[in-house]
Amino acid sequence: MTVSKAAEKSSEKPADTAKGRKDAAEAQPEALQLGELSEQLGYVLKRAQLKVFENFLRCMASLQLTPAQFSVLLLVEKNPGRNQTEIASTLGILRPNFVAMLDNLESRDLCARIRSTNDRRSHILVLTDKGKAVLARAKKLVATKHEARLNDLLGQANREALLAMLSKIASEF
Amino acid sequence: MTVSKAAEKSSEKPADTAKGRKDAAEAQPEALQLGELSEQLGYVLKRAQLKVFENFLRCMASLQLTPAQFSVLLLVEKNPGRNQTEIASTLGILRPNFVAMLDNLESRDLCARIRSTNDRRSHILVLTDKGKAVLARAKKLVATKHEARLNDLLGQANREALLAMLSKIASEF
DNA sequence: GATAATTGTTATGGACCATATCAAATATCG
DNA sequence: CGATATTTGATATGGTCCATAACAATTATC
Repeated sequence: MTVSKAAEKSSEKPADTAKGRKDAAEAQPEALQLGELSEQLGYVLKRAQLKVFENFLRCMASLQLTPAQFSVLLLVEKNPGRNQTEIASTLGILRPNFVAMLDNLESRDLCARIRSTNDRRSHILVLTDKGKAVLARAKKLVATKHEARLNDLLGQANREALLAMLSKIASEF
Repeated sequence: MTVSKAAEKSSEKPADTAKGRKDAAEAQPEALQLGELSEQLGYVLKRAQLKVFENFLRCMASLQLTPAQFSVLLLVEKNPGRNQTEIASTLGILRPNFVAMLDNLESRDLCARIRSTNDRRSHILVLTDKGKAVLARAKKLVATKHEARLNDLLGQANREALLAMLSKIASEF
C-alpha cells in the first residue's frame, strides 16, 4: 500500500477534455490508472486513516493535541486511578514509549503521576483541573468540527455502520 | 488515538463472572472502560488498519512483500513506462523515500529502472518477468487469503459498502 | 545561450515502534 | 523468615517511515 501524507501536490489533474489533452495527439497528460489498487482494503483504509488524522490535527490545532494524546486523556478520565501500564497497554502503547508521552502531558500540566500507596512501584494517573478543562474543550471540537463532518459526508446511519464494521475488523480480523 | 501493534498481550480479559472477579470483594480484575474512545472514528480506523496490514503481511510472508511494495508492483504493472516521480507521487510516496524502495525491488529482480530516451533524466519503471510472476502469485494470495477473509467477516455487500465509504473519506474528507 | 525547472539521488532529522536492560518494589515459595 | 522471581517505571538503543534541503545531470524557457 503506502500512502503518505505528502500527495497533496499533483492531485488536481486536468480531466480528459480539450484543455486536458491539449491539442490533439500530444503526450498523455498524466493521471495514472490505479487499477486494482482502489479495491485493496488496506490501501483505501490507510488513505482514509491518514485523511482522518490530518483533519483531527487541524481541528485540534488550538489545543495542540495529537490523536494519541487525546486518547490518553480520554482513557485516564474514564478510568481514574489506573497506572501507566494499564493505560498504555489498553491503548496499544508499549510502556517504554509511554514514558515520554506522559512526560509531555505532565509538563503541560494536563495530567499527573501519583505514587500509589498500595504498590509503591506504580504511578497512578489522573487528570489535572487544566487537563479536565482542556479535554472538555477537545471533546467539543472533535464533536462539532471532526465527527460532525463525517455525518455530513456519509450520513448518520452510514457513519454508524462504518464504525461498526471497523470495530469488527479491529477485534475479529 | 494511538494504537500500536503490541497490544496482543492482555487482550483476553475475564468477564465479570464469579471466575472473573474471583471471590467476592477482591480488587477489580482489570478491563478498562474504553468509553467514548470506541466512538472515535480515528481510533477505530487506526486499529482496523493495523490489523489489516498485519494480516496482509502474514498472507504475504512467503513472498516477502509489504503492503507498500505490493502497491508499487501493482501500479507499475498497470502503468508501464512511467517514471519514478509519477509512480511515487500517485502512491503518496516522496521521491527521496522512493529511491531505497526501488533499490530493494530492483535488487530482488522484481522491477527495473530504464533510462528514458525521451528525457534522459527520468527512469522508466517496468516489471521484470520475475516481478510479473511474483505479482501474479501475490494477487492470488491476497484474493484468497486476505480479501476473502473480509467477505467471510462482513459479507460481500458490507465489504463493498465499507470500501466505498473509505474511498469517499480518502477523497473528500 | 543564460537562466529556470525537473529528475533521481544523498544526507539528515523527526516521529513512531520495538527490544533489552535496569533499579526499586512487590510477590512467591521454600 | 529469606532467597528468588515478577512487576513497574524508566533508559538506552535500533529500526522503519516520513519529511525537508541540497546537489548533479538534464531539459525547458526565454
